[in-house]
Formats: sequence, structure tokens, C-alpha cells
Amino acid sequence: MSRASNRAYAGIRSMILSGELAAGAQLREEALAERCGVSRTPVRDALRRLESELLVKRNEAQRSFVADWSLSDVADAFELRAMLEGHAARRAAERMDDLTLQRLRACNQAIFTAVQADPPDVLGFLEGNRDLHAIILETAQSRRLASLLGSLIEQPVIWRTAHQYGREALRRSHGEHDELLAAFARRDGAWAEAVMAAHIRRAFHAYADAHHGLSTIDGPRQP
Amino acid sequence: MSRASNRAYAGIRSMILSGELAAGAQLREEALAERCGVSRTPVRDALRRLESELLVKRNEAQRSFVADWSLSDVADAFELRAMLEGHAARRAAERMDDLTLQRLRACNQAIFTAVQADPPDVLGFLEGNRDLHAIILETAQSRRLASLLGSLIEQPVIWRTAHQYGREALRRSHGEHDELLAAFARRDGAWAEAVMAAHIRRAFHAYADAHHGLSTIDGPRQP
DNA sequence: GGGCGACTTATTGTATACAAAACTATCGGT
DNA sequence: ACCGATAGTTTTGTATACAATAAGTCGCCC
Repeated sequence: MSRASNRAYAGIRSMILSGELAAGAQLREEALAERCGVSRTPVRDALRRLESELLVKRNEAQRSFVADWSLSDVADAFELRAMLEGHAARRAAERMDDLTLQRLRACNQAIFTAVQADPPDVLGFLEGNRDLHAIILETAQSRRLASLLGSLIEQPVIWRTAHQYGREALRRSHGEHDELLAAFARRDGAWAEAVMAAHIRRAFHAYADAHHGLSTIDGPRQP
Repeated sequence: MSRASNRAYAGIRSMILSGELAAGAQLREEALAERCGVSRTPVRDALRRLESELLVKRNEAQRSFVADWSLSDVADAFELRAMLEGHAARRAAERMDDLTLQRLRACNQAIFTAVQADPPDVLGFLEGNRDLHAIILETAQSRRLASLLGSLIEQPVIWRTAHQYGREALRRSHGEHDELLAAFARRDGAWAEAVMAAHIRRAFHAYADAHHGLSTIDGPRQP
């Protein structure tokens, strides 16, 4: 995307993530335009994008607000991600070739290095993690799946938590990736799917423990 | 959404669906604006929306084109829909209450009436079908799931085929809805999920048979 | 005193003009 | 003759001005 549009997108996004714009706050196009140093046109673009990622919601009268994420919203996102990424892992396993396998191994090696560093290189871990998931998604060869996951993967709430991970959590994550690679090496789609789903569901509970007391996913909710 | 923006959206969309704009054709904003009787601004909005629905694709240089749907793209869409709607059905079953159950029964009754009419009332069938799926999605109580499915449900290619359904196909569809309702009545999430997934996967094969000779879903594709 | 309604203000939607970027065709060089 | 660069044309991106609509406010009537 073009310069101003991206600038507005990145700017508003980071303002939301940093908490500079509080959850529930109204987003006025003109104010945002001024703060980002662009005109309203690219701001409107950016708001549309953020809305499709559910970071921004609009009321019936077309006013935009910072979305407020309840725990059950986050649980929803993780649940769907577990399902979709699990599916992606299965497809990837079925389409795996040796070159891709090597790329994934290199990726997980980089993650290992980041985890073993003292202190643990959380940024490096996140980067490796993102790359690994991206390669899997690419190997799954479904544009539509990629498009759906696109709006789920970049979940801010999720990445914010990773910074609080201890070395143990990071090491476990690396271990799960190892198992995923084993499943890929055997071209075992069902195994890959199961491991991936577990990987992501565990990440949800890590999130929930860090941010709220209890954590429940799935199951009916009382009205 | 506002008047001009919707007009552009509906206009371009129907031009694509009717074939007036051929698959692969370039979409020039100014030309579309003129044809829709609006300015470029709402046209750009509409293109963004259509792009997120994958009805329009953009190349790296920001030019827009009518997306061309290969059979494997359609298979992808159905596969994801089967998974996501199956999931929605499971959640709906777990959250089902008697009032909703009655609404669903009324809905399926309307579908039955449409199917039994002579000649079969395909439009009525489609409307009932859409309502039924909407109620299930609503009962699943996941905004994010609704948002993901939103871009899959409105798949034009899919609805275009329904018009070619014979009475037998419609009746079978109604029968599957009946089974779905039985699963809901028992609050059996796994049953509901399985029935829904089967329902949609069958719809894919109906599509594939109507439009292409063979039909395969799932399984690795050769490069 | 409370509620309803017109008026004022704030905010978003649309149009248009201009800027930037990308494609095309032509010209010159090798 | 072919490749490459460059100028001209086309197409998209951005800014701004204006129109439409929603929200908030004040005053009037009951």
C-alpha cells in the first residue's frame, strides 16, 4: 500500500496497541488525520482495514471506536486460530517437500538460538515464530485460508503477552515446533493438525493466565 | 453504508456476477464510477470490500481485476465453509434454547413449502436457507466467526448454481436441515457439526458436477 | 418539571482537483 | 534488429471543499 495510507494504518494501530487510544474511545477521522500527518482519505482507508481486523468497530451510525476485547473475544480468536492453523498444518503436511522442510528446520533453529540466549531474545523468538507459521501457511496453498488467517494472526493482544513469557514457556514452544516438524517429515497431516491445535490452545491459556485469573475456552456461556 | 457507496458496491458486484465484467478483466475506477453514476471515492470503497470478499484481486501495482475462480479456489471456499459452519453448528447446539429451536423449525418449514411448490420455489428456498444459516451463526455467539464466515457465505458462484437444483436436490437439502434440527434438539454439538460439514461438502459436489466434469476436494495438488 | 421538537454543531460521505506512480510507445544506441 | 532509456499517457493515491446525516443543546409547550 501507498505511503500515507500505510502511515495512517501503522499509526492508528500502534496508538491502539500502546493504549494511547483507550478501548472504547471514539475515533474521529479528522483528529486521527492530524495526528498521523495525513489527510482524512488515507485515514478512512486505514479504519476500514482495522475494522476488518476487528481492532476497530463501528456503530450503526458509522462512528468508529476502539474495540474492547473481552476475554471471551480473545478465546474466540484463539479457538478459530487453532482450528484454521490446524487445518493449514494438515494441508502443509500433505504438500510438504524437502526444501520447505529444510527452511522450517532453519527457522526453528533460529528460534532455539533466541531461546537459549541470555537473556532470552524474545524479539528474535517472535520473528522466528512468525516466519515459521508463515511458511506453513504458504505451503498449505490456499489463498482463502491465508486471507482468513490474516485477520487472526496479527492479533495484538496475543503478541503483547509473548513479552511476558519466561524462558520455560519459550522452550516449550520450541519443543512443540519440533514435534510439528516431525509430523511434517512423516507427511502425517492428522498429526500436524493435532500438534498445531494443541500449540495454539496452550498459547491461549498462557495468555489467559497472564491477564486474567481463570481461563475457560469452549463450552456454553450463560446469558 | 451510505447511498453512493452501496450503489457502487451493488453495481460492480452485479456486473461481475452477471458476467458483464468478464473474469480477469481490469477494473478502472473512473470507468466504474461513470457506469455507477457516482464518483471515484465510493467506487474505491466498493473495490476494497469486493477485494476482501476475494471477488476482486489486485496486482502488486494496485490495479484491480475481476478474480477468476478456478475449481480449486471454489473447493477451498467450500472446504473452509464446511469447517467453519460445522464449528458454528457445534457451538449453536451447545447454546441452543427452545425459542431458537422453534425459529429454526419455522424456517425449515418455509423451506419445505418452497420445495413442495410446483414448480419448486427456488428463490424461496434460497431465502429460507440463508435465514436458517444466519440463525445458527447468530446462536453460535462468536462475532469473529461471523466475520470470517461473512466473506465466505456470500459466494456468488455458489448461489448461481442453486438455480439449477432440481426438486430432488432441494428436498435432500431440506432433509439434511431436518437432521441438523434433530441434533440441535438433543444439544449434540458433535452431531450438528458432522451433519453441517456433510451438508456443505455435498453442496460442493453438486456445484462441481454442474460446472465441471469431475470433482475432487481435499488431498494434495500436483505442482 | 419533564418531555418533545427545532436548531446548532460535530462527524462522516461524496465529489473534484491535483500529485505520484506505473504502463506504453517511441526513439536512440549498440 | 533488439535492448534500453525516456517522455507521454493512463491509472491510482492524496488532499481539500462541500453535502448529508447524526448527535447534542436549548427552548418551548404541556
